[in-house]
Amino acid sequence: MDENRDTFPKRVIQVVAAIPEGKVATYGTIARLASAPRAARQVGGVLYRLPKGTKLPWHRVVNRLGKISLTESDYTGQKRRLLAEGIVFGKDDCIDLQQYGWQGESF
DNA sequence: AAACTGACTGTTA
DNA sequence: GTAACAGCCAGTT
Repeated sequence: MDENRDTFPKRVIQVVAAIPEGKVATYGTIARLASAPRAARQVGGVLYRLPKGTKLPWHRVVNRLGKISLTESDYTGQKRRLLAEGIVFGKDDCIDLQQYGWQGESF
């Protein structure tokens, strides 16, 4: 069967699923780990159309500023999940990537 | 098949 | 220091 080909969404899902709890990754990092270092935007595109009952910790994905890129509604929901994992938000609702930023398993 | 969209990022004004 | 523009690549219509 041929449905196991490495599609971008699948790779993104794998990478996001590998983010350790209590850590966050940026779109750029995920894109890089997904063999598409310039496709940070598409990472968001994939997450945007994630199935409803996904197990994916998509809430651990933030932009390079360490902030949630979502609009107000989803923003609150994601922030709440992150707080539940012990992630601390700074003054400007920004996460300290130096501390929580996940760079991947290799390099 | 072509055109538009977008949960980003880096550079320039 | 903040604001705006362009580049980027894959999904959706």
